[in-house]
Amino acid sequence: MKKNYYHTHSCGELRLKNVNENVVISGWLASIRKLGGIVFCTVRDNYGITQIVVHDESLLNGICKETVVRVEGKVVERSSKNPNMETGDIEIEVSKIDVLGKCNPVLPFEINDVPNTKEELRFKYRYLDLRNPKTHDVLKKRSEILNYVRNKMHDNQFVEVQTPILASSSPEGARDFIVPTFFNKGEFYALPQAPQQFKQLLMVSGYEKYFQIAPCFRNEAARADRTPGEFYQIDFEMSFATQEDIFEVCEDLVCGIYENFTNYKITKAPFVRIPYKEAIDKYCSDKPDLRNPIIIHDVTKVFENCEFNAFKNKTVKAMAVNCKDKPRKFYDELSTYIVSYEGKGVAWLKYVDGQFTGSIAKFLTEKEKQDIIDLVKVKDGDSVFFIADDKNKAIKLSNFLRIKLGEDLGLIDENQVIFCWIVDFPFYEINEETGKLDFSHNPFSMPQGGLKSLLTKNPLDIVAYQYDLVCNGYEMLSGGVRNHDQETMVKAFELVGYDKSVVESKFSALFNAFAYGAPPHAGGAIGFDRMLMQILGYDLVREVIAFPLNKNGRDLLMNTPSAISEETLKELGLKVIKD
RNA sequence: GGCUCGGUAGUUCAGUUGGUUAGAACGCCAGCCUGUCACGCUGGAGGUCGUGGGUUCGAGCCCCAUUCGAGUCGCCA
Repeated sequence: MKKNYYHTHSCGELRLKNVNENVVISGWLASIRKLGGIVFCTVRDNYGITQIVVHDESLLNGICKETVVRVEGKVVERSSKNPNMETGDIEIEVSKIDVLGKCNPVLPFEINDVPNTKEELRFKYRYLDLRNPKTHDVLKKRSEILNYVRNKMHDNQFVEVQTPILASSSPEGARDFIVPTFFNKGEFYALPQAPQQFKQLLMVSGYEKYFQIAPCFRNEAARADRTPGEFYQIDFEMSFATQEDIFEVCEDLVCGIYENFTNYKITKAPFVRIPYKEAIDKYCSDKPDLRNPIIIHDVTKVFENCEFNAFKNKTVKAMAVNCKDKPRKFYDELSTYIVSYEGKGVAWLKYVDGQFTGSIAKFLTEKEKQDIIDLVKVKDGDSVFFIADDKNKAIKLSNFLRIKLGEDLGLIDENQVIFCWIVDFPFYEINEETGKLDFSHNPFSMPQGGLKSLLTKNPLDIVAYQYDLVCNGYEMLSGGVRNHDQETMVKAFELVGYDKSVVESKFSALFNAFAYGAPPHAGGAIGFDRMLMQILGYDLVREVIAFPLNKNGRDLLMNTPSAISEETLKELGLKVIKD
């Protein structure tokens, strides 16, 4: 702490060794306790909290909590120490108090250690909310972790490059944020959804290893784990690198972060690799929470010729889990839950002492029962849950049911973090709306087998060098080995019905660059806000952002977004149409 | 855009079947209190029950509309 008029020490550093020193501290009055003839206050700053003792109550005239004060006094040993306070052995005997910043005595909410106020109000007064020691520390921790990431990346020879914010509209993915200007009327910038093309161009420029703590913008709706509008990614790309090289770098970075900044039990590198298809088969999800031990099994075949209408001609998924202590109500509530996602409900069986009972037991033949035991690996005492629907819906609902069972039965170890790589994503899929072939994930990624696969294989059998890092059910990172070959790119787009001219115009920069010597390259991006949310143990990503937007994309503090004047609109050549 | 939940004092909430003057805790204000640290004690102020309609002798409570917030589905390659 640099000494100046405002302080000789911070509010977090005075100890017994400072007794008898004359000191000055400045900060916010966190509490005032008047005992009559003696007053105890605490003063809080960025670094901690220190008690001051005032014998002349008049020094505090007109001063209320959260006033910013400058305090002069002498450090003394306390007669009654507070072991819960880092500075609890001492206090400052005050000789002078100056008000540096007045405060309204009635606050919108109390500044407690843990916020106890509805989010709406906290974010409207975010500057007060961030005084709460717990919220305050979040941004400090965010800064420390960013610093760790930067150092780690620099240690590994990554070059940090800042790519444009005012960029061009991306033809793929989410909706763009559009930015008009007065000097090019009728034309618009788009805020980047990711620095994808720029970083690939940097590979063509020979930077070999690039990274950026990159702001990304997506004009899409919010969720608890997804901010609307903007978020940050640890974006990186490497030339002359294979998928395994990327995994190694990421595992090192991610393990380092979790080991240094959390107390979670984490999985050690190398993380398990799960092919996409296997993930869908076993977990009905491409982002499975592996802390949840439940495995899903496909039992469609068992019921191919069954008499039970609900299962007839349906995809049927089943999972077994021990919940024999649960009452009938538990099963009914699961069904209600699935119905709330437009499912038909949950069928279930109990298997006790070699006998099936439950909602559908009477419909099953002995062979069907035995097949279920074998396929679903049913153990005595288990209950078996069934989802029957068309294929995609059965998968979706089974995923929900697996998650719900895991939570309700307490199968999730909250102190554990399990990472896995989901690999071999399909390159193409059939678009449900159009019925036509479409890219399933990322048109920039390299199909495994390259051009030869595109020429010879059934497109739906082609998998891409495309991967996600998944952690406790969250997608933490997404990336791929990129397609850096013009001919392969043209062919890849041709299969979904775009001819060469479309590729040339849609991705002209990248496409042209690949004509001038592009190295093979691969990379990815870690969702930084989401990772931080998990590291700090929050369920809401807004908690780890300094000034978050609410779910409707509004900033209640700054009153953003807001209308602009007719004059400005005219200058930009815009007309607002209200519906 | 759909569905679910919510909006009552500065804050967090309670409010029975529709029935007198809408309550509690914390905070605020005043007084008392010399070792508190969630200080304690006594007293006080503080409310357009989100907004607008409706039903009713009577609405915080019932009905309709609307608005704001949260969760979720769609969406987010």
